[in-house]
Amino acid sequence: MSRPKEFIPDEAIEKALQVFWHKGYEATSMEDLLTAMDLNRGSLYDTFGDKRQLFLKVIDRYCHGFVGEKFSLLDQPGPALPTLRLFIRGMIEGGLADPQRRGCLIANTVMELSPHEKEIAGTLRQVLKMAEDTFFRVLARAKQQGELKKDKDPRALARFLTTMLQGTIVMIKAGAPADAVNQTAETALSILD
Amino acid sequence: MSRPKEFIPDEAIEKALQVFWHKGYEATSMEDLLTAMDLNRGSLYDTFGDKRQLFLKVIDRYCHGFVGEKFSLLDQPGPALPTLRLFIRGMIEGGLADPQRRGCLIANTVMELSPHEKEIAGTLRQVLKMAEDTFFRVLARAKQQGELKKDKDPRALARFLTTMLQGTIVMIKAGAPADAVNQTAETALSILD
DNA sequence: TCCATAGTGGAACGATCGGTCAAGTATAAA
DNA sequence: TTTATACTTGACCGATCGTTCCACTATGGA
Repeated sequence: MSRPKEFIPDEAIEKALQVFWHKGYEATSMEDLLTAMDLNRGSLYDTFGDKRQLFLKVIDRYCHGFVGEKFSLLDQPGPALPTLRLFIRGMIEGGLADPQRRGCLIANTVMELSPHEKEIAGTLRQVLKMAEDTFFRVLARAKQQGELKKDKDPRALARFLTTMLQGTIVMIKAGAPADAVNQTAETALSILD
Repeated sequence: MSRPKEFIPDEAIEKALQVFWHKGYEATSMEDLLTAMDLNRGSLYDTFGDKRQLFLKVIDRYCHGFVGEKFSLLDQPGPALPTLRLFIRGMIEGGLADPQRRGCLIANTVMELSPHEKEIAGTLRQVLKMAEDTFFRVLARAKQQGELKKDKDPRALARFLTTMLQGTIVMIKAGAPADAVNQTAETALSILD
């Protein structure tokens, strides 16, 4: 072994995540990252590779940490539909509570990079599919448990909720009033009745 | 008078629109614009100002031309709800038909610039409000004409449709399969029944 | 025909971009 | 204590960014 790092890679990634989340990929400069992560160029390039590789690590962290953690709540046994409603409301409440209205890093990145970055686009598509599939499981369970009417289509509803969530993020970033966003969420959720 | 322009400003703006729509604001360089618009630096700066001013003109053109034109169809007399359904399906069909999946310039710009460009953000918020208000008018008319059930709330539904459209744009840019997007649109429209 | 006007074309600006590199330094193992 | 290893630091790279500026050219009116 040799001289140990003076920073904790995980914490540095987290700092980078905050910057990318706030400013987007292109608008974030290496200078921004160096400042926020509080390390020097050499350390950054040696440890994380170039800007693009760092961003991939950030995306990975965001998906597995931030998002995956919350979505895993949906797969727990118990009443399905109330949990789903709480989840949706919680996500939106969280988005509205952010004073910077940064929205969701996944949606932000889809909009900024998907047309030109096929690899990243593929990753993001998988994440959105994962979200849809999680919604599908909880809806199928709700149907099985008699919480959801028999004529409802879990797959269609799962897709609907995924799309709805993305739309809400756009509206939040556009600066829509909180009460309008909440009303829209309730309107969307009414489709589960 | 003096020497006339060798280009048509309106056509040049249209070319710039295509580039910004495809690549976004930051990722579009003046070089890209000069090439696409087929004019030289001097002419561009003299006629349209700097990059930001040009972008504002592009946004304006997109809103009044592209979007305003289509939304104006909703205010015509006659059956309201079928027209609204056709409109929504048409918008989504159009988005799916674009091989580049560029989505909507307004949504793209909201996601890229809203947090940092307050002036542009304000403009875009107005445009989204205009969309919501147009949906509201057609829904209120539908209710008045007995096409929409009495217990439906036109304002809530208008907001819902606006949000839904934005979400669909995200999914289209994310590369979602056409049939999934269409199914989601039908699920969303079923809320009008 | 001549001139004022304005468009054209391209060189050049400073700033910033992402990325590289080598010299210096601190650490753990031998 | 020595040595191999790898982190730190900051100067520096070429490329590209948006923008300015000026010599040149073409046009319509006097």
